[in-house]
Amino acid sequence: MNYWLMKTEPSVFSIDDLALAKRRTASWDGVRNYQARNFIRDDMQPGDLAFLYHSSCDVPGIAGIVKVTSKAYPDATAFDKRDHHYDPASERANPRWFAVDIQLESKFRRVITLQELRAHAKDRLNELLILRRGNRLSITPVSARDWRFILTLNGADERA
DNA sequence: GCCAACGTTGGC
DNA sequence: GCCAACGTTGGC
Repeated sequence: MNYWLMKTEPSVFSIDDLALAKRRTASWDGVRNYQARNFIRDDMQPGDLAFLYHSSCDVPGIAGIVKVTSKAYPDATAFDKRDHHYDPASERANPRWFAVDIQLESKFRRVITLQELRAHAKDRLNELLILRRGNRLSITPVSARDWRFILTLNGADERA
């Protein structure tokens, strides 16, 4: 069982969108970065938990927790010519891109802001990849230690 | 909108 | 394999 952090732009897909989705479940597709693809394809397992991080918005930060509920499967958006994520190089017989299903586990009562995470970057969260300079990966692993510490921040682990 | 820090592409 | 050009990400 692994911990992750998954980024999304709330203007495109937010934690509230996930809350309103059928069975509070969505396909995490559209990933077009090989490192992130490898995490999905090779390392993610059903039951893994991930922080859902809102980026490119007014208050960037962690909005809640999602659970991985499927194994990796070929990303169908790569096969769809009309889809923004269409990739002609990905063939059905040999898919290049993969997706997993995620289900909303909990929405935090407030966003744990990037600013707040940064305040702990030098001590408690010195392993957290999202705080590393230049990191743009949309999916990053989180250590169990960092996971637990983030949950203690201002009681943000209370379920909404 | 700016810009730093990537990743990708393609000519050579 | 090098590397310049270009595209993307994402905080500010």
